[in-house]
Amino acid sequence: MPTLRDVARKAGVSVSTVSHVFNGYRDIPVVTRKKVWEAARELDYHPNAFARNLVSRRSHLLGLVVPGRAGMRHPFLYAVICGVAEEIAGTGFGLTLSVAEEVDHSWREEVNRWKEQRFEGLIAMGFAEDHPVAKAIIESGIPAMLVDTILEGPRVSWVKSNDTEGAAAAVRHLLSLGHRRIAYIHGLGGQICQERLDGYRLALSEAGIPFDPQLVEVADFTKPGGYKAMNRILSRTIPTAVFAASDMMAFGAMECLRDRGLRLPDDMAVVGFDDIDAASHVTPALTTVRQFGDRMGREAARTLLDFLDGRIDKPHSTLVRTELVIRRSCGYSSKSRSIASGLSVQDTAAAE
Amino acid sequence: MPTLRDVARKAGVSVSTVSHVFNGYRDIPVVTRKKVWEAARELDYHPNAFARNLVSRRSHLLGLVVPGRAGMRHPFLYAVICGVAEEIAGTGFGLTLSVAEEVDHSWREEVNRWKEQRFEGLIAMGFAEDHPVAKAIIESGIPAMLVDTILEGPRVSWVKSNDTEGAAAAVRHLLSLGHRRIAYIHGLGGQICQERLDGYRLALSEAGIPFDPQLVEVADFTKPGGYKAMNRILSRTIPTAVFAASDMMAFGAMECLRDRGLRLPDDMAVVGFDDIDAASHVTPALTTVRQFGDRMGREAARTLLDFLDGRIDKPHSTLVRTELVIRRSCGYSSKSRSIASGLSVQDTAAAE
DNA sequence: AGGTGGTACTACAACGTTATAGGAAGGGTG
DNA sequence: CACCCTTCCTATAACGTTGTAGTACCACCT
Repeated sequence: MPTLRDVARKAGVSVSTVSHVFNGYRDIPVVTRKKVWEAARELDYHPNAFARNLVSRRSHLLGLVVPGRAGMRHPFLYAVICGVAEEIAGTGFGLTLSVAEEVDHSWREEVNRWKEQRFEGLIAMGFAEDHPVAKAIIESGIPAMLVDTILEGPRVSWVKSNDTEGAAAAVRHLLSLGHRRIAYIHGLGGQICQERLDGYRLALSEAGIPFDPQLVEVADFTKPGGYKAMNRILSRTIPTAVFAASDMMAFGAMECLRDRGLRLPDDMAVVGFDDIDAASHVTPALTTVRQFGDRMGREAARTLLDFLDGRIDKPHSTLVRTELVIRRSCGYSSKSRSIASGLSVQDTAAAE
Repeated sequence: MPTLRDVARKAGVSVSTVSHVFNGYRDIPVVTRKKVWEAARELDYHPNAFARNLVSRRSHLLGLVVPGRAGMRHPFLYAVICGVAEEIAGTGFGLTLSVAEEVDHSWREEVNRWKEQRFEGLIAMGFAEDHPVAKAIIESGIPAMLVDTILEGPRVSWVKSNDTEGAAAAVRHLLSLGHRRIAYIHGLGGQICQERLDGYRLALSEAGIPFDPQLVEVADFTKPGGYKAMNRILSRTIPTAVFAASDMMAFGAMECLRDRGLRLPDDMAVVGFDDIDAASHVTPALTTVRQFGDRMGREAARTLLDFLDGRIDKPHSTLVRTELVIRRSCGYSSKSRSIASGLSVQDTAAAE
């Protein structure tokens, strides 16, 4: 690999001059500049990032911390990653993947890497608030943005969906369709779950409907979990609609309902949360609260970069809006359409 | 950030000694070793990777090249990424994400980064054989493994599913259920598509059934594309089963069939390819050819590391086996079960 | 002639490591 | 007592950049 010296020799100038050309010093006349560019091009010169980082004491590296195969929210991650990448493109920062595998403790090794590679910032997603990796991020002192993990520090904040509002919108939609007994399949996890429950209760209380614990069951965000939770609810009481804190759990609930001989959406309306790919492919297509992973990624990256470049003094936390995607799983009514102004009505039909 | 010098001062030894301790030179007595470790721990010392890389002339960095939002095969990518990460864990190599955005040509910037960061190897996925990024990889001279892109060079090879065999297995399954008129929804893309078509034709010819172009339509790997292709086939002829080159297209076909009033699987059997998440959630659950993204990632990473560490002279190309996942979309028959030995029968039921 | 100012460069000391060569004790051998 | 091993440690020169300070040269003004 050619070095600055090789370019200097070829161009007939000193190493300093070449460096100055590449770093945009302006006391270099055009002729010299041309000579240097020419020589660099001919040698296929690429500045050595390590040498550069060493002396400039900056790495221009961001770490993207994602959970290993055990982590939840898989379908979501790639969207966030793309958002981050898009926002970072053109800023000169690089993005290093740090897969924090929880089962074999190999994430400790990753934490060391953050330090050794002198990461300037971290973007992490999919970790619960009490997860050891979340703790390691805070303790590392590296500026960080957390996606869906509500943790703050002097150099750390978060980006998440407006879960409360999203859940409330879903329940309001069911209310607008005339439902009064709305079951809720609660998810077991971080603070986000609590907020979705808050949204459920908020919408009910707005409508003057008392909260009924009989209608609520907790599950583990999986499809079988949703199936079982639905079963437990049905063994106690018969609601007319069910809202699940994730699409996967909603799928489980749908299966359970079908196994019990109920027709969807006629006998029971179902709403999910996330808008994963599969939501638009199931039958009936699932009405759900869409999360914008790409926007969350963009927002996280933008805030982090603003902080690193000194444009803001402290990274701020942000709520990203959600969107209720109305499909067939709770039926249609002209009433719902008029009330749900600003909401998106989307069809899965693919006719010509 | 503390340096080797700080540690040396604290431990009362020279810089060289500290370096030797960390690099496992063996002519250091245990007492000194202890002193150094102690000092490093107290100072929270982390060796500067840039300085180390600079002098050792190695980066220990691998680039993971993925397409931007425009790229296909999204649901697949995270599995491959996890496989790569798992295989790399513990080898001391780092993984840098390189999102090659095609629309704004910002991928050229990424190519520069490969050189500047002195990446030792690349793993790329989701690019067609004639994609500019694929070309850039070959031209870069950096050892690379391509996932699902059939391109070779002295330091480049590929990993892909055994698409021909996978497609053939799917068609053989349909044949074993008694189907004789099997439609095929062909995908438009790289060499992979051709191989799936080959598999379709292979299985037919094994059964002595002539290839009928009337039964084949091409689509663009999307759900609407599958819908339209199915429509075109049905306007010409009525098959008893349809095999699609991707699950997404199979979903489109299913919707089209339903819109035409056909019952699945009774009136028409459907098989897909990929086994994306949604395949097990649709009704009827889709029988499909599973691809093992994680294994492909692992294989790519392992081969690349073997080559970089000199354990092999040339990276070799590999076919990863597929697996026919039998669900409800083509019905059950005792015959099929006995014939499809070694194949997996999987149920989507989530009962307690 | 001497001073001032600008232009177009260059020399050199960092940055934090590693690797090579070498040196100072201490102990055994002839 | 001179010699040679070990054992343990250190000095020093890289690695490829950047940034600061400085120099050489020429032109212009008084």
